[in-house]
Amino acid sequence: MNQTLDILKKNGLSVTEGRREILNLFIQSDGALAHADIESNTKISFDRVTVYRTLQTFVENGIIHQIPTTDNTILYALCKDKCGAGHHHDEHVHFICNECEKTICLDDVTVPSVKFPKGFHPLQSAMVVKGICSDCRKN
Amino acid sequence: MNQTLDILKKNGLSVTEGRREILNLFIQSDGALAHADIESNTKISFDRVTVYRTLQTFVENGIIHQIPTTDNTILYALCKDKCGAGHHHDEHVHFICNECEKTICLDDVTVPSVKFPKGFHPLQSAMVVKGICSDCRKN
DNA sequence: GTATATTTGCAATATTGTTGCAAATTGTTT
DNA sequence: AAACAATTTGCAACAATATTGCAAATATAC
Ligand SMILES: [Mn+2]
Ligand SMILES: [Mn+2]
Ligand SMILES: [Zn+2]
Ligand SMILES: [Zn+2]
Repeated sequence: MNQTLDILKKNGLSVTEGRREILNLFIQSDGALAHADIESNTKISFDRVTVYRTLQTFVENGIIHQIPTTDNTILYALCKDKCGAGHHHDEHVHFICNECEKTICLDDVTVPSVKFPKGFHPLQSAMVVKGICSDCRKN
Repeated sequence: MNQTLDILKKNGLSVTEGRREILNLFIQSDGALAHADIESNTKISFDRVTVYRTLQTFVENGIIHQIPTTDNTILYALCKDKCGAGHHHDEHVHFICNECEKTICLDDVTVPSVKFPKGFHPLQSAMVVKGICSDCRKN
């Protein structure tokens, strides 16, 4: 059984062509994807609405997580196993390369905890770092 | 001379009614503002285009900075003095309250530095934390 | 294979963002 | 303070992005 099918079934989602293709895109991609990337990179072309709904379903089920950006865009990337419906635990650092424009999940770099002023009760942290990625550094 | 005028002049921007009102909104507001907040909270109503252009000008001049979000929105908040045209230094933590929905600049909480894998060259960091703010904790 | 539940695409609508250009406003010069 | 030059604004037209209801298509359960 392949990974895509595996993930969908594990989450009790019915297996449709759209979900298979879109999830595949994420598995194959080395960086995060925006809605637009998905619309333009699927072989079969799905309705824009289907893409929205599929992304939403995937987020709700802990299959992908969102990465905040500063350009009226949301980026999405695969979660690791520990996430599930209503339970995201993607507290790793995200790196946006100014050169190749890719956004990479640094799964092994944990968002450090910080000390908050009295009364603040943190629940989820996100960290996004811009710079030059290791690939672009070499070239 | 009031603060609003002061900031505009310091940056060599001509003083117009729109810029004055919008900058005032930021100075008076206790949280970050989205484009929509600005459009609906100015007494005089400015054209949507003017708001876009004003925000852009303010960002370019280091008067306000952007805060990334995960909902196809950009939040804006006042910079401290050290920022200028092409030079942002807003590496503080941003706190989004799940209760009151406000986004607050924790100007005194610096984004901690993290150790990156070999080859990654970080330039700018942003950190956004969701949780319960101190005001909402009390009530 | 049929029944039931879920998902999809379409269409209509709403919201958000961009561009060119003429009119209005601002800062500068006399 | 009037005239000038430079900048900013609003409008209009357009483009891109997002949301909703609903009927047809598809997927799973039986
Ligand atoms: Mn990630
Ligand atoms: Mn801030
Ligand atoms: Zn790169
Ligand atoms: Zn709050």
